[in-house]
Amino acid sequence: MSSVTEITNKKDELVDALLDWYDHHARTLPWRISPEARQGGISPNPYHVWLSEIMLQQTTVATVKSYFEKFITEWPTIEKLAAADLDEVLTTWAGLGYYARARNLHKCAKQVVDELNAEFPTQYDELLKLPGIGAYTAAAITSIVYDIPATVVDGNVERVISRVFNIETPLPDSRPEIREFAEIFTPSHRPGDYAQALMDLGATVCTPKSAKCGNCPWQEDCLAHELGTEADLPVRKNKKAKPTRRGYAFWAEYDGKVWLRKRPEKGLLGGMMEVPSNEWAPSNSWDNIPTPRIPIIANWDLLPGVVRHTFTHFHLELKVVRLNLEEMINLQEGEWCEIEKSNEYALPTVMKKIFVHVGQPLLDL
DNA sequence: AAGGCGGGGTT
DNA sequence: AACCCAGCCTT
Repeated sequence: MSSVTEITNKKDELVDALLDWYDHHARTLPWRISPEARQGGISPNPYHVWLSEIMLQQTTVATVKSYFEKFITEWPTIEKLAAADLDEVLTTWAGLGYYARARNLHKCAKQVVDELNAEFPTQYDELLKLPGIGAYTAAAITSIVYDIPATVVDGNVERVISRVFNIETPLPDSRPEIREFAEIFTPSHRPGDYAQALMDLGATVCTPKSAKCGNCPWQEDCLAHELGTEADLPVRKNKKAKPTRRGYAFWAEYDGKVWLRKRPEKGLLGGMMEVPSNEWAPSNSWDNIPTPRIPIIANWDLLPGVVRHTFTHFHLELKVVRLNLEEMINLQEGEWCEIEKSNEYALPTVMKKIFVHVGQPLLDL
């Protein structure tokens, strides 16, 4: 039988086993250098690691890959990114979500270029001061880029540690305890590879569902595996149900152009373009939603069907009103945008769904 | 301390 | 449908 003390006493052995596993199973990722290259004295590109880490916040590797490639193709260096317009950055980020990340990314790039001679700080505390870089990302850059020991705790690490030590306290209350154990393990030798190894283990072996314990280098020392509780860990506090909001969007098209407007810089989809709509009102049914006030005098049709989209904390249903203009009358704020160039606008996914709903094909970038 | 903040893959 | 993801920021 294992115990917490026995596991922590074996930490050096466990770290070695994980690094050995990583040497044989490390995934090849566009922003990553191989364990061999690193041990040959090569360091990863700080710009690449930073960019990838911002994109990977609450986002899977599979989703991030193509966006990462688009960014480094369009902006090969942090100087180029800093020189870009925010609207261009948001356009290239469109579809990746959590758009404050893109705004902070651009702000951080300008700050590093203008104030730090285009070089990222090597120290955790200095990285933490930069916009969009929190405890996780600062530790990730410190360890992965500079191979300086820093304790990386992300969702993967939370899961692995919760299982190894059979922590039954629900998240997020268990975070301090998880961090304590994670800090005990953080090695001074190969801290960068260790951090990536632990996250890779969580992403590919110690998965949320159907963990592949047979492939795990820590199988024999994992309390959850010994107790058979791995499928139940980590425990999370219950989440609130998502309400539904409903509203009407107005598709005003004339001569191949559609009227779009930019959303406020802060808040939901901040700084992104949108098809104008009325209020998204919380409601259990369309019966409670008043018939929309049409923004301009024009013939209009209510298109059949509903555009559905789910955000972090609510479901959205939009009905689309098509305005049949007889001349190119401006609505209120906004601009006429060429529909065929929809990929040149910062359109979030819900707005792309509206394009599809009205029968407009979307062009890929 | 709690809640806002996207979107997609997996089960 | 629910869950979760290489979290951060604001209030």
